[in-house]
Amino acid sequence: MAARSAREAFYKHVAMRGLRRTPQREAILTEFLRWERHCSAEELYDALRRKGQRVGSSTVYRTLRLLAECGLAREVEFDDGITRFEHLYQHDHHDHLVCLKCGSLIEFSSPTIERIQAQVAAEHGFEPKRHKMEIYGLCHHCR
Amino acid sequence: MAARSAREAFYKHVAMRGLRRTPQREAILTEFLRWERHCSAEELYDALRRKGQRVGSSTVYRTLRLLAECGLAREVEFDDGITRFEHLYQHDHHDHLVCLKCGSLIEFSSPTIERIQAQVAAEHGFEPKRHKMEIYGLCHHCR
DNA sequence: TTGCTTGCAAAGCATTTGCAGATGA
DNA sequence: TCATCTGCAAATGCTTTGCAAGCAA
Repeated sequence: MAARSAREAFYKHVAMRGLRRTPQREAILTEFLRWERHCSAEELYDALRRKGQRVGSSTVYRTLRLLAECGLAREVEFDDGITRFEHLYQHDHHDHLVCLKCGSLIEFSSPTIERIQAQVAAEHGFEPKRHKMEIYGLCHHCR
Repeated sequence: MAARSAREAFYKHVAMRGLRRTPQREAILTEFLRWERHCSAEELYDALRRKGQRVGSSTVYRTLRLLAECGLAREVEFDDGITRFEHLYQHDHHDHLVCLKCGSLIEFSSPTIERIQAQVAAEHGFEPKRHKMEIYGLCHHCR
């Protein structure tokens, strides 16, 4: 399944850059892949500690950045000042609905948004690389 | 012009909440209204100090928050961890193109985006309040 | 051996807050 | 008068960095 090839892609990147395979990176990668959706460095760190893994929080931050650099993870920032990461390996681009009350996240994707991106960018002589869209409101539980 | 009524709206709000009119708030409001587009608390603070105004940075932060509360300003956050504010008084909602190289910002608005917001939200039983869209890429100068 | 890694503690940064003195209404 | 304001310094909270010891290759 995907977890295996994501792991391979990571170590390929690691090897190519002359970096090393370590138990900490292994543990963090495993935990990250197990995670359902978005997670912050702190959440990952706490989860690892709870499982008895001995990793430092700096290593979690560093490894998450490494994952983003090799294209396995994407940084997402909502309006709360916390950087979260989500899987990117074989995942399609998507945007988010953010509940203002309970903080829950729903992913969505819309081809129309991609079209708008191209169109708006063209109108302004802009070369689009990526976009980000968030809709803030109330989820169906909180309404 | 708009500056006068924005000022009136601000002091109306200030009076209604039992707050006071002070030289610092006056100076910060004036500088903010003079600002072309987005500005951070630090930029505003520096500009005021350069002009010889004696205001503390906490007051700038506090006043900017006040402006946002009374609907004159809107907080915007891009991916650099700095909170910026932009005029909201008699300005239409818009989204942003952000240049990854020089950091320049272009505003745009698209009725299609508003339509997507409504549609996507409806599909997920979500009640939309506001949205945020940013397209990151290269501006025509930096391409 | 060699230089990448790690964990800790300290540093960084933007922002917020506590507080005593100042001040607008 | 008196509650709101202000500026300062200290505190926050997330994240990064310096460094000496540890470890993969």
